[in-house]
Amino acid sequence: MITSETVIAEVLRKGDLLAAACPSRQILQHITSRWGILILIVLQSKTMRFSELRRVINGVSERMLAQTLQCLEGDGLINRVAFDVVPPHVEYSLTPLGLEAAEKVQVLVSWIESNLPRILAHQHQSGSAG
Amino acid sequence: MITSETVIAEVLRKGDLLAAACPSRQILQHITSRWGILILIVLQSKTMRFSELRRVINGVSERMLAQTLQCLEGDGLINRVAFDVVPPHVEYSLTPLGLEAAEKVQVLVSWIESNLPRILAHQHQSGSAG
DNA sequence: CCGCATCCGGTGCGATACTG
DNA sequence: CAGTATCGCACCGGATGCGG
Repeated sequence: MITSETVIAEVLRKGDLLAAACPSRQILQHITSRWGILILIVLQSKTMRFSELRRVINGVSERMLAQTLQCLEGDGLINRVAFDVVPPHVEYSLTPLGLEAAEKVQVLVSWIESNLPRILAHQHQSGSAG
Repeated sequence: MITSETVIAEVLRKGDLLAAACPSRQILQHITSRWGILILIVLQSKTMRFSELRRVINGVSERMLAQTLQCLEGDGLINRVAFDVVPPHVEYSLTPLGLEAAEKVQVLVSWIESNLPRILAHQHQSGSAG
């Protein structure tokens, strides 16, 4: 039989995500960071250059783009290839690992986009729970 | 004739996530916020009180917990029920909408936990092969 | 001209004290 | 026990410089 405590124990066993110092939490924050999500999403379609990423991801600053890319590269999710030419040419793409992560993120994003009307409707209801 | 509306429509078709001002981006940031994810995860198992959430989600401050809960409540993902008793008793639970979101988040989290060894391996690899 | 590191100013986060 | 106001600090974003 499955009880609530069983479920909680299950969650805890599966990975102590709830422990502040656990590595999963760190990786999770990288992937789900404000720009990390968008980077993973857009890189699913194709390899992109730095400025191209800046263009498609509206609102990202150069600083944060570079920083987030480095972060994801450090986690092995993104591949960075720099060509020694003028002007500088750097291409970013997803590693197989990154592609898997991007797919999971895409599921969440697609759900949000599909259910956006429902969410916005709830926002207007302002607490008429029944 | 190409108008700005045409361009915007183009972006919307691909998924308006890339537009900085789109509502999806806002909701996405709420759900994938540092503590929002963990709140959704733990509330999957059962209804919890404020202090209980603080206890299970290691590292969250009172301020951010309250703030994130209000944010998710505003999006219709979380249900807040306050009992008018002393001492105060407030219960938080997922709405049906929130449960769906939590399931999508859980997919990503589970993937990260399952593939943590692979990710950590990549982290060590990087840098050596410049 | 492209990629990105750096300095500077504003804003959100974290810890504490306090209210009911 | 649940939640808010306050202060200090890290972090984010913009402009600039560098190097080819």
